[in-house]
Amino acid sequence: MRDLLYLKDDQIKDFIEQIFYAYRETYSDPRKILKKYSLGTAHHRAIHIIERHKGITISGLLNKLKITKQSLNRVLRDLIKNKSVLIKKGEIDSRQRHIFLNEKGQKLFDEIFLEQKKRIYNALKNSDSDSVIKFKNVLSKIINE
Amino acid sequence: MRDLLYLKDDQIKDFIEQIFYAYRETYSDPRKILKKYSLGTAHHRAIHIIERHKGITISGLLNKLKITKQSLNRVLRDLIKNKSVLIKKGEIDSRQRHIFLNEKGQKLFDEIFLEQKKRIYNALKNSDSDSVIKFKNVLSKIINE
DNA sequence: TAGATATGTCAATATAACTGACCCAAAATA
DNA sequence: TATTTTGGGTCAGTTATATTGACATATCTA
Repeated sequence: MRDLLYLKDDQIKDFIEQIFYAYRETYSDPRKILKKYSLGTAHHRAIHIIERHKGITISGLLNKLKITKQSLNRVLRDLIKNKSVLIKKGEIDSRQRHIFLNEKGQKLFDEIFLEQKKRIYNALKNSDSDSVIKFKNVLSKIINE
Repeated sequence: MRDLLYLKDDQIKDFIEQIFYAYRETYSDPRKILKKYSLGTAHHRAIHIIERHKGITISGLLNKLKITKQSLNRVLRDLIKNKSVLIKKGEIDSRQRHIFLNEKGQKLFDEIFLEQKKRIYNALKNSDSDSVIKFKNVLSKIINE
């Protein structure tokens, strides 16, 4: 039987620490921009998911963010007031709401992303494509465990 | 020139989303245990770093957690009251404080880790060692960008 | 029509962070 | 030695983000 060196506790502890740093750094980069618009990371996470899943419903967004609807409500209220987000009634099921970024919201996302992208871009450009694929795979496994 | 498919914006956006999920899931697993001891994720992150960097100073811990000393103070106060953490004056520089987990703190860490470990362990055991090495490398590059 | 579902909202509270202003003791340095 | 810097502690107030719990409304489904 092979010795799974990389499954040793110390290695796993390192990963847990590194995942925290990676998340924190990745999401702290665009804070200055968010502040300019009086928004926080909670708004950022919502905007990001809405951009990646255009027309997502409220419950879809809740499932991704894993927060309560009361929390999401505050965030969406701000984004609607801000005119970054547009809500459309469902055509098939009119109880549902479909959430979109409008033009202003898309511009805001682009500005945030341009800043946030740098860190990831630079990390990936200094990695070979095999590393990137494997990084993605392990990350997916962690999420879907 | 090779086409860096994996550097396309959509791919980078996916990574940003995945890093959020990975962090959130990894740190939400041990919430039940923390609650049992009336602690939160802020305490958990501190305990984790103290365990990995035994004898770390206050400023060392501040640099890793990237929070204000007022915030750290609350966390440490709870952990000291809880008798999980031990503070020793520096021998060389007596202004410094060195932070350790005592026996109770180590037991608490072990209990938390046993729970938190599962997700990472299962993800890694279903990956080959090359994937794990490359995952680690890309993660490091993201952090040190 | 009865129940389930999707969403919205009020109110109170918890957690974790922040800013800003001070303080002390010890170390480093001019 | 006198002065400045560093490491750490603390008080007070505020902000950001989340929670629990209760309840309301419209719409869909069986």
